[in-house]
Amino acid sequence: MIDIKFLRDNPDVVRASQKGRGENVEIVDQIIAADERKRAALTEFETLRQEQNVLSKSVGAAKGDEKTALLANAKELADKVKAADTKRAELEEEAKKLLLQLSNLLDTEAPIGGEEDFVTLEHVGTPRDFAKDGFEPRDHVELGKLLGAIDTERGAKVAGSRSYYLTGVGALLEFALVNYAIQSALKNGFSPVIPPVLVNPAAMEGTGFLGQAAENVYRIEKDDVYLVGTSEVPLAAMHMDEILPAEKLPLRYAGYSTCFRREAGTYGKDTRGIIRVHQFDKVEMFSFCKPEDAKEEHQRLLQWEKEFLTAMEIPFRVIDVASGDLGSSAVRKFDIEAWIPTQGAYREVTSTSNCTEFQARRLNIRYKDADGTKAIATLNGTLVAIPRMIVAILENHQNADGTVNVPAALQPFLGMKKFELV
RNA sequence: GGAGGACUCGCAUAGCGGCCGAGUGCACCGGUCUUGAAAACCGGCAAGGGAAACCUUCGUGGGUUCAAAUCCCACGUCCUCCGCCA
Repeated sequence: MIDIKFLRDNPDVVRASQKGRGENVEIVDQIIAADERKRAALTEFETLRQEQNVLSKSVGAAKGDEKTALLANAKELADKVKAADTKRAELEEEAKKLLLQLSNLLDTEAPIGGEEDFVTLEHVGTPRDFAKDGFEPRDHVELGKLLGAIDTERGAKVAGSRSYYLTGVGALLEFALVNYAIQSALKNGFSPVIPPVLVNPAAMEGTGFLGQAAENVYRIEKDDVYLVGTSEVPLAAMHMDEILPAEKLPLRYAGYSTCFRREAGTYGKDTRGIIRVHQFDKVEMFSFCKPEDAKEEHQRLLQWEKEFLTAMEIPFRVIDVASGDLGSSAVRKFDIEAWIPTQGAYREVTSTSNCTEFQARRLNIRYKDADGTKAIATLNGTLVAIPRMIVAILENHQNADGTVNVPAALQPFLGMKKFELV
């Protein structure tokens, strides 16, 4: 949710942002009109309410005939107050509903355009030349089978498409990745968190996942709860309706959780292997900071993501995601894409978004310093999403015989230097 | 799942349907005193809207009433006991 006062004063800026995202521009004027109606109704209600408060007090003090007369008046006024209050509530609801549909204001530095219009910021590492090594790389499905690490066939049998088992060294690799990730996060000042993955509508709504992204969310109708697609949701909602002291900022959490995604509308996309699955585990970084520090914090999150990929010895590039491809909460988003040899392409493995005060306003999270109480800024970034990282590691570090070398950083966590064939 | 009890300003608590947006203690902030600190004393101290008057918020949502923290209903959360269970 953006600041309604900002919208009143700068409607052009908001219109431009909506346009840049390829979203509804007219809604800005609808919101302004609804806001005016709402405020008029509020003033009317408050005036009547004040009268009623005064009158009610005099009723309490009055006696006899005087009291009877006052009561008649009061009764009439009470009806008016009730009507005005109903109208106020309706108009407030309407204005809020419209405001919630509005996406966050674009960062002026974010590239404008659709999915294809990203800007590549840098390349780190060089894709390996398998021809020079004298063999054709196997894809992660094949390697996973050879190593006894990934079983997609039984995954499909038991749970349907886009499901899989991590077995043997595959399971061990997940533990190693998680442990390494948590250890680096601790070093960087994060508090480790294992959050609930089943959350209520307020948490889902507040983080902005029930808008355009709603079709990708699993809902347990019977109990009115949702399965989260990322621990961003429970981490952001953790401080819902709270006021944080300024001296505790930035507040950084590293959340480890399972993530559930329906992957609706991705038929035929990445059907092979574990690039796109319904369930996976992820270590997510989440920061609460002062709005003026958000840009710097965003760079820090990106830096930590880069360090992780570098430690995994995987070539990658960093892209500045274009306006039309940002989530509704983000003002700017950087993706890291790892080189996937068998696809001859860079594929997204992590992503970091600056949501400024957008989520915090929806979740009613503020911070307090000497100047008063203000909305806080929230940012999130993937430290490691397990399946995609497994894909990148297996494919990039494979040998001609199908064995896979373990990156040095993970060796202490795995107790082995190489994944052998089973 | 069943039976009881509770939910008030950071924490703890007071609160006869009107004098309660709400007292007290602790914590916190400012001041006096002190070489400094502690203690003592004085003042401040929930949030939102509004230029202000003022309005809203006593778990949430409804209802009764001229008037609700206070009465009624539903839901939520927590606690105790019973049952079941990883």
